[in-house]
Amino acid sequence: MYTELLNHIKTYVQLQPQQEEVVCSHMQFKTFKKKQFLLEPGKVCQGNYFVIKGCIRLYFINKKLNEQIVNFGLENWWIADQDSLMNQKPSACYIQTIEPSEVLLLTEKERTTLIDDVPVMETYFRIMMQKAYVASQRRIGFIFNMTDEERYLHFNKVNPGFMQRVPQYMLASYLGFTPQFLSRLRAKKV
Amino acid sequence: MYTELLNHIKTYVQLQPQQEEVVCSHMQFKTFKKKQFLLEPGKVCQGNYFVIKGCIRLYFINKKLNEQIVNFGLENWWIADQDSLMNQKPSACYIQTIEPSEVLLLTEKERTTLIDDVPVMETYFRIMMQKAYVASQRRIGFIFNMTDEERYLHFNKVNPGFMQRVPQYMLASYLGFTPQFLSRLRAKKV
DNA sequence: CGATTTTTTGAATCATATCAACGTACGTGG
DNA sequence: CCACGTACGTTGATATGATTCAAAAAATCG
Repeated sequence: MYTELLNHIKTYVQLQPQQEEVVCSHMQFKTFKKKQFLLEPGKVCQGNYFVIKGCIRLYFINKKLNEQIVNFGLENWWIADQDSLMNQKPSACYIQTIEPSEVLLLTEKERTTLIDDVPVMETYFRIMMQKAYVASQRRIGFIFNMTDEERYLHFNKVNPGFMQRVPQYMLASYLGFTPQFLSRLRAKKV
Repeated sequence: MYTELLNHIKTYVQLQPQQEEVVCSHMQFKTFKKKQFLLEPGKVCQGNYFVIKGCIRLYFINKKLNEQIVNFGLENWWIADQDSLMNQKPSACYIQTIEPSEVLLLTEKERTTLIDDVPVMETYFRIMMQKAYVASQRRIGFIFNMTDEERYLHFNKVNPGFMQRVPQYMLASYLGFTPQFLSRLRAKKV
């Protein structure tokens, strides 16, 4: 029984006690060392990863040959390349641990059978997608309507302590500017 | 019976003939003149709008008091302020027609009863959310990894004829730069 | 401890914004 | 159906925020 996952699900939908076991039976528990890859370009994303412990990043290599971070995954978040997953096509992305991590893998196949067994899980996944969509719409709003400095300050306010967990250059990449620029921002503020 | 909507649904999930009527019975057909508002800031978004005919924009007023377009809605797209809808909170956005438009409104209440009546619709909405999420993730990728010029050229390649349908300043807003800059880009290319 | 990774700093450069003024088109009421 | 007013598009000059390149400094890891 994976209580972190079940608690997360139960904040969005109701689950009967006997369904809890069914849900967990579709999951694969996995551990990864620091900097290990859960997905590499060219492969189809295996499924959705629920982070129990640790910190993970989803990124790709852009035209200028720099890493571009798409998303982070922390405790109680799902992370996956939805594009690869939904269309069952080879990914262009890496998913890699930043810290040693424990995750639950729900493969696409298991997700289907899980929904057959526990139909309310379709609602849960719909809500997860909706939340992810709203979050990325907000992120687009931030990108267009804040300077890089404002976006950095806002991110730090909303995610205090995150800076301590990931290297600065990764945060810079996620926020969409250069590590040098982030360094200058920090210098200004001390 | 709204064939445009039913065809759209049936490209993603299976629908029994008798379910088709049920689906349509939850929809409200509405027509709007050019520049009419479907949603204004301070009000909770009524529901999801399926565009049968016309062109609609979702935008908000940013700090610099400019309009910032979040999304467009064209034929066979859904458009809504998901943030307002999901959290039943007052919207910060306008939804406004760009052309005279015909839409189907599915209120949040009706969406719930529709799913009770036709459970497969939950899957359909999950897929819609997933597609919207993937699209906005891709958009973030474009913003970070293309110059404004590249993004404009790419948009025009992927959406030919769109420029003829909306004023230039709206496209500039959606792409995240100024109308002046778009004007200069166009001047260069002739 | 040395090797590698990450962060900092400086100078030059570039892409895009801003402000302001002028052209053009279009739809609306007379 | 024409004229006027408003909305939209263009252009030039200047300003600015962020990048790039290069190199040194600091932190982390085996």
